[in-house]
Amino acid sequence: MSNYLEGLNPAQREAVENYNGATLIIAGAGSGKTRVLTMRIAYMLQQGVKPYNILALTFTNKAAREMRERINSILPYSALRGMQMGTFHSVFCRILRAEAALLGFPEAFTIYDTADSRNVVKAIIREMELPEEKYKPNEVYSRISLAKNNLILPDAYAANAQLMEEDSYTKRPRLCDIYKSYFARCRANGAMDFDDMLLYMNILLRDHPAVVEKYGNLYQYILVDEYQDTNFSQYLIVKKLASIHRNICVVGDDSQSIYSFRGARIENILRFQKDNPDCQIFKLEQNYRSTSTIVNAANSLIEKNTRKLPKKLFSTNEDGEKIKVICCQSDKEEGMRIASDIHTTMYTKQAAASDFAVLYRTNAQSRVIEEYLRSKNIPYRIYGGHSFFQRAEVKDMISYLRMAVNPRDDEALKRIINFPPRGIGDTSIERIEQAARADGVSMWDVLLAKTPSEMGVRGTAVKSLGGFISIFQEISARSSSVDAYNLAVEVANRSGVIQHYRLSKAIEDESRLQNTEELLKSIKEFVDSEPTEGEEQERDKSITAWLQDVSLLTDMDSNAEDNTPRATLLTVHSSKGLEFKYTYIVGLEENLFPSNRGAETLDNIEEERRLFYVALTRAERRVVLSFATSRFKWGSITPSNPSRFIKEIDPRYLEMPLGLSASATDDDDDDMPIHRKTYNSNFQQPTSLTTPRNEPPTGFKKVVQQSTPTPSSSQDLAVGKRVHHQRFGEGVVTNLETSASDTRVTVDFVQGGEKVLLAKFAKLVVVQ
DNA sequence: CCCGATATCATTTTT
DNA sequence: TGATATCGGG
Repeated sequence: MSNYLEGLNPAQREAVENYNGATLIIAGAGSGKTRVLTMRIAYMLQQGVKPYNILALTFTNKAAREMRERINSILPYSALRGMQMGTFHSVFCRILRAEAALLGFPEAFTIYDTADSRNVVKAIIREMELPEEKYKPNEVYSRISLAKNNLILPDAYAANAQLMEEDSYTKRPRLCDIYKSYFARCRANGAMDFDDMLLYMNILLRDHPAVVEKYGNLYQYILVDEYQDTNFSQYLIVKKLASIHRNICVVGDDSQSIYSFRGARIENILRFQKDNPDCQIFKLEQNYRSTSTIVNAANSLIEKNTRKLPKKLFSTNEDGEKIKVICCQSDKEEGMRIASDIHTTMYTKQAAASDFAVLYRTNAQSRVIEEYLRSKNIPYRIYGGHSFFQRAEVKDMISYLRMAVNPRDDEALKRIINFPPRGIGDTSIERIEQAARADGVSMWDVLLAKTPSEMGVRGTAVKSLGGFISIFQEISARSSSVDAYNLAVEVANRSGVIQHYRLSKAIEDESRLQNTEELLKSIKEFVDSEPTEGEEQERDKSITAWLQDVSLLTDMDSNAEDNTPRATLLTVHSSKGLEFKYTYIVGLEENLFPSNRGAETLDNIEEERRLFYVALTRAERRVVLSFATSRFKWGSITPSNPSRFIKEIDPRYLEMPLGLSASATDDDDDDMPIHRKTYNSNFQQPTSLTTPRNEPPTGFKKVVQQSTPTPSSSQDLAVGKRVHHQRFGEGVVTNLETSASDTRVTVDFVQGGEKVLLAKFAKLVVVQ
C-alpha cells in the first residue's frame, strides 16, 4: 500500500510524511514538486485524514486537475470524495456564493472579467469628465487592482498618504474617486471582479467570526501550491483559514516568482519561516529534468539575485550539450535560424516536433517565428493567446445568459441591448444609463420603472426598446425552469442572434455563427456530462453553474487534444511548470528581455532574471539562446543590444558563435558593432509587402520590402498574383485599393474561387 | 443608425 | 505593425 513512497528521495519522502503543523517545501525547478504534493495528500488520506478536511489551493485549473487525477491514480475515488481542490478563485467563489447574503450580494453574483472591469472603469472616467489621456483605463484599473490585492478599500486609499502622493505625482488625483465609484458600481451590479473575490473573502472572514470558525474547522489541512506567487490578499485568507488547526503546507520556489505585476509577493514565501517560527522546512534540490549543464548554468545566473532563500539545485544527469548562443542581424534571421535548427535537429536526433518549444518574452514575437516554421513545414501551436470565451460573439451570447441570471449586470446589458442591431443607438443607451445613475438603480431596473420618454429616449428607439424588454422578459422567465442548454438555445433564437448572422453578408459573420454554435455545443456537453469522478454527485446543470465555470476558465484549460505532434510557441510566463526536450529562448536583448518598461529597479531586474531562470529550467536536453541586433518593433526597425543575462551565465556552460566572445556582450562596449560570421544560405526572404512609415505608396510600384531587400525577389502586389495569408491561407488577388494618405492597403482576396475577404495586405506574402 | 475611413496606442497575465 | 476605438459621411 505504501510502496508508492519508495520512489522518493529522502527529502521528498520527509516532505510527504511530516504532514502536521506549518510546513514550507522549497521545491526547485524540476524537483518533483507535484509528485511530492500529491503523495503527501495521498499519504494523509491513507493515514486517516478525512478528505473533506483537506483544502488544496492552486493557481490554475490545470494544476488542480492534474493533482486530483494523480491522487486518483493512487487511491480509489471514494477515498478522496469531498476533498476541496481547486484554484483560489473557484474555491472561494463557492464559499462566497454560500455566504453571499452576509456580504449583501446576490447568491448568483456575476463575475466580471478584466474586460468588463476595464469597461466599467472607462465609463466612470467618462462620466467624471476626466482627461482620458491622463486616466487610461488600463492603468487606472491596475492601480485599483493593486489596492484591492493589498486589501486597501476606497476610504483607506483616500487616507493613504503614499498612494495619494503617487497619484498626484502621476497627475491622477481623482484616482481614489474612480476607485470608490468603481467599487460601488460593481456592488450595485451584483458583480465581483477577480480581485473582489479575494477581497470579499477577506471581508467575510474579518467580519464574521462564525465563518472563520466554520471553514477553519472544516479545512484542517491546507496546502498551497506556487506559494511564491500569492498576493497579500491570498496570504491573509490562507492565514485566517489555517488559524485554528495550523496545519498549513506551502510549496513553492522563490526563484520562480514572476507575477509581481499581478500583485504577487515574493515576501510571502521569504517570510514564511518568520511567520511560523515552529515550521518545518524541506528543500527539494535535486533536479530530475535537465542536464547538469543546464542546471549549473541556471544556478550561475540566479546567484546574481540578492533576495532568495538559501538552496542549491543540482542534477546528477549527464553534462549534455553546452548552451548555444545564436547572434542574428534581424528578427527575421532569428526566426529563420531557429526554424532551421529545429528542422535539422528533428532529423539528426529523430525528434518529434512536440519535443521543441520556442519561448519569448512578448506575444508579438511569435509572428516571425511562425512564419519560418511554416516555411519549413514544422507544425506548431501557440500556447495561450485569446480564449474562445473572450471572442466578441461568444461574449455577446454569454451576456444574454449572464443577464438572465443577474439582471442587474449592466455590463452584460450594454452588450446586448443593441445586439443584434435593433435600433437602439449610443445616445439612447446613454440616456438610459444616466436615468439609472440618477435613480441609483441598475439599467434593467430603470427600463422597467420608467417610460422611454421619462428617460429621454425618443424616436424609433422607443419601439425597439419595448421589443428588447419583451424579448428579454421572455428569456428571463424561462431561466429558472430550463437547463443551461435549453436556455441558451432559446436565447440564440429569440434574441435574433442566429438570424442576424445567417442574413449577414459579412464573411466574418460566418465564423461568428460557427463560434456561437460551438458555444451551444459546449453548453450541451456541460449539461449532458455525467458527474465524473472528482465531482460531487448532484451536478448543478443550471445556467448559473455553467456561468460560474466559464468565468473562471482560461484558454489553458481547453482540453483540445492534439493528435499531431507540434512544436510549442509560448511566452516565458506561460511556460512555467512545463518542460520540453529542446528549448529555444529568443529575443535576448536589452529592453526586451529584460524588459525595461518600468523603472530599472533592483526588484524589476531580479524578477526578469527569475523569469529567465524559469525559461532556462524548462529544458531537458538543450537550450538555445538567441538575440538579434535589430528588430522590427511597432512598425519600424530598432537596433538592439544583447541581453545582460547572456553574460551572467557562467561562460563555461556557453557556446558562443564564431567571432563573438562572451565579453562582447558586456555592456561596456554597447555600441560596438557585433562582428559575426555572415549567415549564408540559399534561403530567400519572403517578400514582405510593407511600406516604411511616412512614405505613402503612390500606387503599388512603391511597395517596398521591409528590410534587407533581395533584388531578385522584389515584386509588386498586383491583381492576379497568388498570395499567402497567415490566417486565410492561399488565394488570388482580384482587386486592389489604396488610400492616398495611408501606408496601408486593402486587398480583395479570393480563396478557393468563392469567398471574398478584405485583408490587410501587411500579412500577405506573394507566392512565387 | 451604420459602416468605412482614420486615429491611437501599444509587456508579461495563473483567475 | 496590428488591434481597437472613434469619427464622419451616407
